[in-house]
Amino acid sequence: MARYSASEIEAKWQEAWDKAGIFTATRSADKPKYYVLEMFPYPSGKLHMGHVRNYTMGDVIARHKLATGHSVLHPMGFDAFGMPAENAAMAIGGHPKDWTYSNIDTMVEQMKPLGLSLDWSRMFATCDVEYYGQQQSLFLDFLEKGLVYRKNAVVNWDPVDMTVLANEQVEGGRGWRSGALVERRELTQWFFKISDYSEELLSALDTLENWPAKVRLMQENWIGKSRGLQFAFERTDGAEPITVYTTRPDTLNGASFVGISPDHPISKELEADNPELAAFLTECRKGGTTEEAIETAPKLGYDTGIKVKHPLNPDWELPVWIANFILMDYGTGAIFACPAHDQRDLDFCRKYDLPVIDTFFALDNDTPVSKDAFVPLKSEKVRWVDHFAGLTEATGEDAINTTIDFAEKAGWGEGVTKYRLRDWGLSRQRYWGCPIPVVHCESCGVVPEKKENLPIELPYDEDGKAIDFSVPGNPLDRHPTWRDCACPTCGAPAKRETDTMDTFVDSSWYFARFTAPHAETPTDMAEAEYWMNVDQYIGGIEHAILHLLYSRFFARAMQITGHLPDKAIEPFDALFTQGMVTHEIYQTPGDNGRPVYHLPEDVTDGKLADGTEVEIIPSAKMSKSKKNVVDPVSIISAFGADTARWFVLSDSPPERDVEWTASGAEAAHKHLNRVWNLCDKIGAMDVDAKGEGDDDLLRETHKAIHDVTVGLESFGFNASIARLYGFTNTLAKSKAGHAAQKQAIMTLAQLMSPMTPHLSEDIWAHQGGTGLIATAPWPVADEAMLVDDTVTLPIQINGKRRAEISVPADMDKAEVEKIALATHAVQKALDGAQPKKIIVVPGRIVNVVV
RNA sequence: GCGGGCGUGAUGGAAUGGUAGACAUACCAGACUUAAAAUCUGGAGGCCGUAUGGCCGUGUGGGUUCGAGUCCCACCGCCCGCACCA
Repeated sequence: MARYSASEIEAKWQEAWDKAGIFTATRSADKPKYYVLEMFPYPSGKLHMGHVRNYTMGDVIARHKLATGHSVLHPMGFDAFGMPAENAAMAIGGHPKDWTYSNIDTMVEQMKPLGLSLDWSRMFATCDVEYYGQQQSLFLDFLEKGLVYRKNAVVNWDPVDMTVLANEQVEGGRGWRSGALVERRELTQWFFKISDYSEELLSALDTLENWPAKVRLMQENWIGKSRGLQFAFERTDGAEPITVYTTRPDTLNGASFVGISPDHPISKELEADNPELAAFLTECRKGGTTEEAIETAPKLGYDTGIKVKHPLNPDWELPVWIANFILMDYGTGAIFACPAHDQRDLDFCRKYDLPVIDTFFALDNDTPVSKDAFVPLKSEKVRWVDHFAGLTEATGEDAINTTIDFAEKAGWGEGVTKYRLRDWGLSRQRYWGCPIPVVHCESCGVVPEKKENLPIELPYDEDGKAIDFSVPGNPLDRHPTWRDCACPTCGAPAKRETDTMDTFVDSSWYFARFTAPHAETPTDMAEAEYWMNVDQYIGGIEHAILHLLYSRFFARAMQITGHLPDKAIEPFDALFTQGMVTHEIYQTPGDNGRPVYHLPEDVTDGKLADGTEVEIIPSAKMSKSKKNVVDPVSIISAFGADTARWFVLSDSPPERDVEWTASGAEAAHKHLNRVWNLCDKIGAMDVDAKGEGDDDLLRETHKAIHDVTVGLESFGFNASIARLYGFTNTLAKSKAGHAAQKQAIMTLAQLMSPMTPHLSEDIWAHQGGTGLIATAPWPVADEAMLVDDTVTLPIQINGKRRAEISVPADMDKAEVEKIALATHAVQKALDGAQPKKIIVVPGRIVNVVV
């Protein structure tokens, strides 16, 4: 056996797997199925370490399931529509489609050497017309069931990307991709009725036991359920009453004014013939929405002159103000302000000199509110000044419920439940996305395209020349002929919708498409029935809300439209969110105070090639601009895929970030080398030679099987790897005979095979294993071998470890007690006295209390 | 502001309430070598001691327990998510 050459054996075994077709997913009547999925990548054109870590984790699970007799589905595809392709076309010319497919080719080339157990026959990209054509078909079905609708709405407009963004895609007032300050515009747009499913999406979170609690909580907060009172204020001028929503109805007696949003219908009505107000509203709408802007934004108000009557006292009149901090999107867009018990209201009232009325005090304090509003926890008991429902002392919670009952009985209000979740706007004014299959006809209006006319394909060029991406805006709008079509209803000449779908639509059902990627319909129910749900989904925490919430909605919508079975209503049985791969950042001072970054390969022992010392910044997410990127391709060519796979799984728990270090990668490689040499050594042993400790090695082998398997089945990959290091050390020191050592190395190869599949295959072959290790049955630990005959028990005196004894594992407590008492340390501590108490935990510990 | 998480050697990190620091990196010593690398062997939480050994030790302070890194309370620090949501 020669030296360990990763490049040689990796290519060899990848070919062998390919030839044997062992990763092709096939339905089987007699095997349990297992569907493992990693969040598919955007084809940026470059594989990064984050991908390697993500796919390796999925691969470890897929390979382990294959070896434990499952029928495994482990597919890969590309989330291929989106802005970067169009941006690239704008920046460097060319066509988004060419750019995207060339990137996909490159990434597949980079992925294949990793030796992932993927069923490549199922691969697709969301920009394949076979895929987005089916998506258009889904859209039409959703439309028919009322799951999609069109409305005029104030939307988030990204002025850089020149497109609309969903609320979920606005982060801190900026576009999630462009980072541009989002503006507000009123446009007619398509929306998914996700808000109809607020309660359903919320309550079903409880069934997702194998999702991280953090993700469930984030979704819960995002859906934002609240209970409160809704009621109307009568206007003194007799016009339409103003409906408000409040979660603190118990503070109604502290009402100071009624506030409405700058986007409230009344604001808009008044704006028409009031230039001063119009200017004020413009100012409000422009207001930046960055965190700093919100924190420091002054409370702005405008007195409309309108007066309303307090529902409990018709003589009590409240002024109606337009206030910049009231959102039209939440509740009714109108509130009553209680400055004594809300800081925001208080700030506003102090500024505009409106009354502040205390409605309750702390039990031990009756100081009127001055600078800070008194906002106790809802569970805290407080004392009411004069509560209309007759309360004197009660918690906020009780007071709220009492008030809602009171209002409902009196007939002036009702308890309602509100959600923060709003409908998902899906229209995007872009070229590189799935065209929305509807037609605008002058006589028939907006008409869905006929299914037989699908797919509505994106035009590749116009009049034989590539579409022009050099000007901003939507190229579909500018295309000379693409919009022209016949009205599906009346046949008259009509125009296509030029908006395309949000790319999050593409990723909301790809997992279902993988079960039948070539079907003539969006899914094949028989295949979906067999393969769904995804048993294990793995991806980044950054998709905790957007992608995962949308997918949950889509699964419901697809179930309603007959594209998924009932059981797939929650499509991901288990979710795992993995951490990032990080690296130190190396920098030297540059001109005008800006640091100059250096690539890891240019730095040795903290110095550049010319001897300049670099400053080392602690580990951070790998990013091109900080130059702290390690390219998987160069790692694979230097050490091999097995080393990269082994290293990204070792050291850190999978859910946490792992720091890439050159020494760590080298250590991983050294270890694989060591295992290879061990295999070599055992192969050269005298077959008949007797050794010592065969039984001990066998025992250790079974313990390793047990521990490593437990780790693999519970996302304890780092623990499994640590255990494998330990077992390798044991084997290396063993003096056992050939048979025992051979069994140990073959088992070691099997236990390592999900992580280092190529090396494992090679060892298996060298030791004369049957068939491929990838499909060899996973070893099973013999329970009897896991228990030692004798155990070492620590002896504690008053909880401090003082001695240890070695006793047979099955010795009864009384015997153990006797031996423990006889130890020198215990005798010394007792000094002739009787112990107060002795605790014997069998197989664990003995504690003597003196 | 609201919600959640985390604080363990020089470093990444292990530890169903039961011997804290597994495993690995970095480090130190030794073997092999002319030498280095590679490889192999060994050491190592801190303090005291030649040593048997002793004391201290999981952010800080308290509590529960025979026994606490782990459970409870308060505080300090860091990280993440949401946020003018009525």
